[in-house]
Amino acid sequence: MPELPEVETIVRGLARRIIGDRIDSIWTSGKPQTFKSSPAEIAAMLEGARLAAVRRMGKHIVFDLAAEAAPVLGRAPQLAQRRGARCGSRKPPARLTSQWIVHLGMTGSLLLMPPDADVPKHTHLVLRLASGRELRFVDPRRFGRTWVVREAFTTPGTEPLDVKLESFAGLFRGRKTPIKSALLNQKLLRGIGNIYADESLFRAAIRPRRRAGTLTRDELRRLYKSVQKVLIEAIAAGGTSISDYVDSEGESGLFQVRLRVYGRTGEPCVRCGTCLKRIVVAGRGTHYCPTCQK
DNA sequence: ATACCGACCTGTCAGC
DNA sequence: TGCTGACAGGTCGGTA
Repeated sequence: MPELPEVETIVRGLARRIIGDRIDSIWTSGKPQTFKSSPAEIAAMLEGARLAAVRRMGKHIVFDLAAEAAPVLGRAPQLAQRRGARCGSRKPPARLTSQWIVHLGMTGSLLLMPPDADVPKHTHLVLRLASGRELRFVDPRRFGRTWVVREAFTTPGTEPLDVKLESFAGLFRGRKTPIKSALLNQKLLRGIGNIYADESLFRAAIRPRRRAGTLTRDELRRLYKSVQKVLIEAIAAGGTSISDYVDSEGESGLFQVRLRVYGRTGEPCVRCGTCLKRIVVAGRGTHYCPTCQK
């Protein structure tokens, strides 16, 4: 379901609600495709671990797991203990990094619920927390994935909200692929998906099929500004709410982002009134204004 | 190396 | 009412 702004919204919601909580036990569905680590491995890493931090990396959700501390519910990780350990010995105690990774795919959601709440169809992973709540990973279409790692997780690609204009422009130099495909390529920029690719190209007045390497300096600058503006606005609005989007409490996004081209095939362009078109680029439905976008 | 395309899944909706 | 086909926010692996 989610692109960068939706994942960011979910992560912020989770950070407020579950950091410091401990995982008492877990349950996994029998669907092997969903799990990139074996359910046994996931259970071994998660059960008894404390959720120390959660952050977004592209469209991935990354949870830091802390194995050693006794949980203090609803509080931040205990800094005093760590400080003590650092002073006590020159070398900090060797501690394996362990992280729990979730990618929501097209239709995945993470729901924090009371344990007596109905367990929806297509629930694949349930974490029973010491606070008495459950964190559930639900994903009807099963394009989502979850797994655990022992080293610091990382992905290729640059965060579109951190990248500088020069690096941004460099990503597209010499590429013959359509600019829309390049925007969707997570090895270049991580986090942009179909909706925000279309919206960014509309605001930058660039046709989705333009070869990436043919964009002028000015077009690259416009695209850079548009991408960041679109993402920032969407995050401020709490993500775009389409059919099955829900945040970590199961609420629909309250503030629907006003989309200007995505899903508006046949409607008049907000800028010039021309009938918006739908084509297929990189196998994805692509929406644009044939007059405004060159 | 790069780029396209089908495959992976289930659900929903339009049209007949 | 019920069937069929198109389409859906993503990624991967095979092929050209």
